[in-house]
Amino acid sequence: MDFYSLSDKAIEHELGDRIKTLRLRKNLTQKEVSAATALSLNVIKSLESGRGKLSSLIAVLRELGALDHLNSFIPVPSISPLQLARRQGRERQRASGERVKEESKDNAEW
Amino acid sequence: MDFYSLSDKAIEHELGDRIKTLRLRKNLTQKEVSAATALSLNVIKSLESGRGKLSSLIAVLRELGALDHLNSFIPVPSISPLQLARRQGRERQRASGERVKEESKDNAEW
DNA sequence: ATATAATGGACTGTATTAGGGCTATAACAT
DNA sequence: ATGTTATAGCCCTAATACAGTCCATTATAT
Repeated sequence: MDFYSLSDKAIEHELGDRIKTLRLRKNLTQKEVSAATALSLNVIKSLESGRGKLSSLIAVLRELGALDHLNSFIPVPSISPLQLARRQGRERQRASGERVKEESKDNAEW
Repeated sequence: MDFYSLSDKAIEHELGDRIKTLRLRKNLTQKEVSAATALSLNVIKSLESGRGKLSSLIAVLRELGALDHLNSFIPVPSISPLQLARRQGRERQRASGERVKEESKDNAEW
């Protein structure tokens, strides 16, 4: 499946469905997951329809034994040795953005 | 890295860091991501510290070209042919929960 | 076929987040 | 070294997720 061809809402829905599938494969009720995570039943319902907070997702995935999926979900990006060499081994901490030339600041009175 | 050994908050922090790393590898500013996603600058900041909504995460990952990671994140769970056979080929739509015996309902007057 | 419970939807208060702005710090380009 | 600006942190208000409850539907076990 190619997520880029889907709308944001479609992706939310898809993720909700997968969470629900994970739960059902363990034959757990929403109520049970709610109790185990100390989240309200509403939150479990919301998650399975693709809405909610990141923290809720983490708690539920832990309960469903699927936290390892989260790890691969946003992988630590691999960097090419070439790029590393170019910046004397340091990772970027800020983006460069755009710099205003000093000249244009002198003429900036209109 | 084993996510199960981390607290929920630690995982949130870790995910935020990874999102930030993804952005910096593309040398994009939070402001640029904000403009591209039509989300406020505050939301971008929040995401990179692990807080926020799922919908925000999806929008940002799309902008960072990392939506494919989301796909592997919660994979469509694979089911064993044995389990399928046991339920005449249908997937479970609800969990079974616990059923109260009829008898205990008759004697339920105290 | 019937009874039971799981689920989705709607509703009300409360807590958290989003949006927008401002300041202080410090990374980066020069 | 210096100037510029990206970023984290705070504020405030509006929007939205949360918690708790109720109801209608229907999958599931009997």
